[in-house]
Amino acid sequence: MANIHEVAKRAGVSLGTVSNVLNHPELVAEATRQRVLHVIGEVGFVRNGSARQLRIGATQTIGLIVLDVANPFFTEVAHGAEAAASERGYLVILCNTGNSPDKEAHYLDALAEQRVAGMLIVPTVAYTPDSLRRETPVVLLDRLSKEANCCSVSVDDVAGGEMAGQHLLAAGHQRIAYLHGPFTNAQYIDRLEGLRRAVAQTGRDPNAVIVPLAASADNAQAGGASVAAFCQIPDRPTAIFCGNDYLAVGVMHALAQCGMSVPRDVALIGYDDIDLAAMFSVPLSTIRQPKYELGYAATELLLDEITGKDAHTHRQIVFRPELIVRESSRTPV
Amino acid sequence: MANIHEVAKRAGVSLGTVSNVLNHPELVAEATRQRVLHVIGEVGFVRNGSARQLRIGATQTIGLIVLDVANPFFTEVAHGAEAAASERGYLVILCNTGNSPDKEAHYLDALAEQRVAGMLIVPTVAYTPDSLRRETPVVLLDRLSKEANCCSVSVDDVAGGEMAGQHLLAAGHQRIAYLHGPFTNAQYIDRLEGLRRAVAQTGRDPNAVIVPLAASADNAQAGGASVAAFCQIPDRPTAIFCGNDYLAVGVMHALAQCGMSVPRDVALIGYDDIDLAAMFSVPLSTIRQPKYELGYAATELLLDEITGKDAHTHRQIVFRPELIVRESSRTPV
DNA sequence: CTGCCGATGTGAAACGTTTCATTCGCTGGG
DNA sequence: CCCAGCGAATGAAACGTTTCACATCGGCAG
Repeated sequence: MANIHEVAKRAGVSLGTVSNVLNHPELVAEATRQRVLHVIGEVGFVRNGSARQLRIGATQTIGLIVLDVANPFFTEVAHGAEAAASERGYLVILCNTGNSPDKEAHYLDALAEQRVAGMLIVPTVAYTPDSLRRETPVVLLDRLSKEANCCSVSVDDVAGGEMAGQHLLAAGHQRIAYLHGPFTNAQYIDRLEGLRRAVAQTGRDPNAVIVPLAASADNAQAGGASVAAFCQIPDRPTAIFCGNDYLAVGVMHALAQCGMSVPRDVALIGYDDIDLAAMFSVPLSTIRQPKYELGYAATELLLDEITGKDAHTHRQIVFRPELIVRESSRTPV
Repeated sequence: MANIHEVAKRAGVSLGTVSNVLNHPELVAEATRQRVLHVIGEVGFVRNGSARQLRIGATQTIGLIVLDVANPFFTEVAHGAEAAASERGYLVILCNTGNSPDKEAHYLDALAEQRVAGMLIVPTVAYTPDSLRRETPVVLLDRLSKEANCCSVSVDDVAGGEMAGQHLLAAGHQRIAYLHGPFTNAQYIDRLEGLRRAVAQTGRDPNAVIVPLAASADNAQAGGASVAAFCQIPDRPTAIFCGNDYLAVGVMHALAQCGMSVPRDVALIGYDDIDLAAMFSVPLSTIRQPKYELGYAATELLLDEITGKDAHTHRQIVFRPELIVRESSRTPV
């Protein structure tokens, strides 16, 4: 493949001129510019990114580390991140940890070696910001940076849990089951905390009102499987708050199979607002998270830090979730 | 950040030795190796990928160009691709074209400049394999390479359409609506072709049996919107074959709102088998595509081509879809 | 004692850019 | 007629690796 020397030779100009045509066209006379451009097209010259990056000392690439690419939540996040990066001419390296700290560590190393301009990280349990001694700018995604030693973009999960709780309590439910995925995801803990607050606000004892129910994983199958446990709770709750929509979908399906009707027998509310949530026969109430915006905002923050090194101060963006009431939790008439 | 010179100096060895510790440890004496390794840890040396790639003349990175990251189908493909790449130590650059040929062209250029080792491409309409004059190995994803001038991994959409058609015809449906997204996606054309074949096999005239119905986009909303048109078809079909599950979900929802029951009034079958398809109140029949496998196989093919340049012959892997019959298309009892 | 070998280590060259201090060639003002 | 000044082009140096031809050294066979 042709390099810049070849182009220079064929166009009868020097190295520097070709480089200027590429990077500072205003410095080179129109005629020369055209000639060089023509030769470039002719020999199919494509600038070598590695050489450029080596010389420049920086890349136009950011890393995105997520827990599960197949999960619609992260998918939307990735979508937003890719869009924001693309608008500014950056490429995104996609890294999927599947919640494994080992893979996370591996990717952290690989990205550092690639000299990515920055990283967007949805951290696993193991991730400690001490990894931040690395000089690469990092934005924490979907996780609040408590130490504020880096930017972060997250959604207020406590507020979301509280909204869901207030909604159900207002409808008159006396006991509420909280179905959550593994507590290694801080999100599930925060949402429960919000729920507890909502209960406390009514002057009741959260421990008496809330029945926690753990699913083995955070997918629809596990959600469905936990309905059996739900049915056996003495003094069965009349409402279920599911820690995410996937769980809720499984629950709804399993409830129907048990002959229980939503919302007549059990009210149901999910979390996330995946785009199919509205499409169920009994449309699912849920707490909406701004997924795309999460990824988009995080990337903008990251790129600001990357480009404006000087005057950058770390910011914590916390989105407010939104209560979406649909059929599944409407008080039966 | 420390470089290899710094490490060499501190460890009291030469450049080459440090490099050997990194790349050919067997060539350096144990004691020296340990000393160098120790210094590396001490100064936090991280090898500069750009310099390495420049010297080597190759990267450990592949590009993945898809039409829509937010679509669960591509998401699964990306998941498979990332997994296969990661297993072999490659990183994946995620590129989302949103079906825009311009963005596609842009990414093709950007990836070429990055000197990716290879590309996985789900092409837009505009993509012509002439772009393949580029020397980078390419594997076509979800699209058969007719000219066979590169590898490809796809699913037999004609067969899938045929399966869906045979299934509906066997249930006794005399007229079938085919709801498809934009025909710029070759998939929709192939699936229709399969459906026509299935009809022809029964000795009937495809044009008399099949009523094509175009949705404005391939998402649930557009699917729902087209139900109005469906209802106005004279001599209304008793079955709908949706070109993908998203459309089907919208259709199912809209039908319910019109007071029509699935499958009693209308039988419904989708395409893709997104993982929520089984979870609807009326579980959706569909044609399953091996999505993860698609991405995984494509990446393996690509990496084989990348690493085994010599003895590589282009292969066309065509997966066979699978008919999944659930409630939505069962003959009412 | 000599010569040779293998194991180990060395450092210059090369990869393809970008940058920047210089040089070149003109023009117009004095 | 000279020279300051300007637009345009030049090309050497530097970025941080890997490679490879070569040097060094101790030991061992002859």
